[in-house]
Amino acid sequence: MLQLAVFRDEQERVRIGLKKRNWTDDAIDEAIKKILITDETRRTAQTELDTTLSEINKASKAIGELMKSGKKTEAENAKSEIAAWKEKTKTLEETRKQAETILEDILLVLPNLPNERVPYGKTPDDNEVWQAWTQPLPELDTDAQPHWELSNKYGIFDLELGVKITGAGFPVFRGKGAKLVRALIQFFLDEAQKAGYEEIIPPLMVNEASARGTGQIPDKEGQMYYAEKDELYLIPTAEVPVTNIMRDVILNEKDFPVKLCAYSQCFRREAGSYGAHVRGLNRVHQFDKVEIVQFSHPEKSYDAHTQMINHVKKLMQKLELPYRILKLCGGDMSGASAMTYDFETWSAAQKRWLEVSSVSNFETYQATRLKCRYKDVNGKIQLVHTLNGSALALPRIIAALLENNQTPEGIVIPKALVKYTKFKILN
RNA sequence: GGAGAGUUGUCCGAGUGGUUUAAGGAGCACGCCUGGAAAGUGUGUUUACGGCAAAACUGUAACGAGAGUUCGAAUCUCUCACUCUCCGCCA
Repeated sequence: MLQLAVFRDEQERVRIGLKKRNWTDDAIDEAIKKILITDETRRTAQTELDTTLSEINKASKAIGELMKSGKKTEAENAKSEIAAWKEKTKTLEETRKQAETILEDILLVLPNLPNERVPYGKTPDDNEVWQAWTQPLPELDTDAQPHWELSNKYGIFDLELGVKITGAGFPVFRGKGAKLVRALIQFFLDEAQKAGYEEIIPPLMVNEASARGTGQIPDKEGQMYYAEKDELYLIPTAEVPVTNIMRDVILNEKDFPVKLCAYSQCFRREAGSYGAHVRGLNRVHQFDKVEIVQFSHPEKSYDAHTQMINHVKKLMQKLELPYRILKLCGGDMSGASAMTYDFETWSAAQKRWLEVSSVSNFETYQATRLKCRYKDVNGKIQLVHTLNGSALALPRIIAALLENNQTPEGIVIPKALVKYTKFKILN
């Protein structure tokens, strides 16, 4: 959520930002105008309400004293005078509430303002390839198989079994496949720990306040599984519970940087996606992911962002997977983000890039809704910057590992991972 | 799931309708005192939203959350959440 003050003091920045989100000038003008007018209404009502309440408070105190000294008639008279004021507070409160609701409705749907370095663009095609690995992409024989066929061959995961137990998109990993999953999780967590992240094991279900805190509600409510009876959401990413650790928290400057990581299973309804692009592990409803999260001093947040990108890059290199890093354009970034880099890995048999990580700086957008702030050296309360990234999401990493490393003898496990799998070849 | 008791500031804790402007204590911060420290002593010690160009200052709100009664609510009523104790169930 953007802060109101931005619309009062930094309209030029709002204009540029929303333009990057492909808003028309008219739409931008309308939004700004509506916000400013509504805010004015709200403030006027607030001021008047406060004055009226102040009068009532004074009068009530006077009545108290009259009652005490036994002047009952005078007290009764004073009471009747208050009635008019009370009517007034009701109207004013209504006005204020209405204005607040309108403001919140507008602010909740307004996307974050992209950072100045974010390129203009409308679709994924407009994303900039920012960095790519320098070696040639692996070339496979013509009889190379996609990962779902390799899986059948070696018994790595079973989607049909998942259908029987649960439904489509719930893979069942078995044997060495299950070990591979566990090895990757352990590897990612160890690397995160080396990079100074504190490990969290969060709840996999969250309440509405938490879902709202990170912006899943109202933007992506349809993406989450919901347990109606208990009013709890299954998390689509560990970002949700972990970021909410700092909801309604005021940090001190010396607490920075706060670096947390968490492994969790993630649940996504992925409503409306079908077709060849979702075969195998390309898109599933339940998957494993290690997430890294940082709460940063505003002046340091882009350093932290770089640090997180380098961390993910290192993971890709250790796994010996081809990757490229995209700087997302304004039109393709998620609404909450101010700047996002996506990591994609090359899936050699499918011959396409698969997204495996998304590293974002949300600046103050999440912090505003979360009310996550810090006290600066002057004792002033300021909003923190929040960042997060996948480090990493497993399914597509597994897809790429299987496809790229297939040999007649089996799937070759990258050196860095053997320590965890305890086997060098999966066959 | 059933029954009972609770939830007050950074912490402990008083407070059952009207100087509560939330007592008192502890902690913390800054002074004073001291050769230095302890003890003593003084002051300060939440946040949100308004007013003011801004600060100083000032208004309003918040005693688990929300609604209600009342001229006036930490205090009374209702709903919900959470904590503790006992019973039941249980990896």
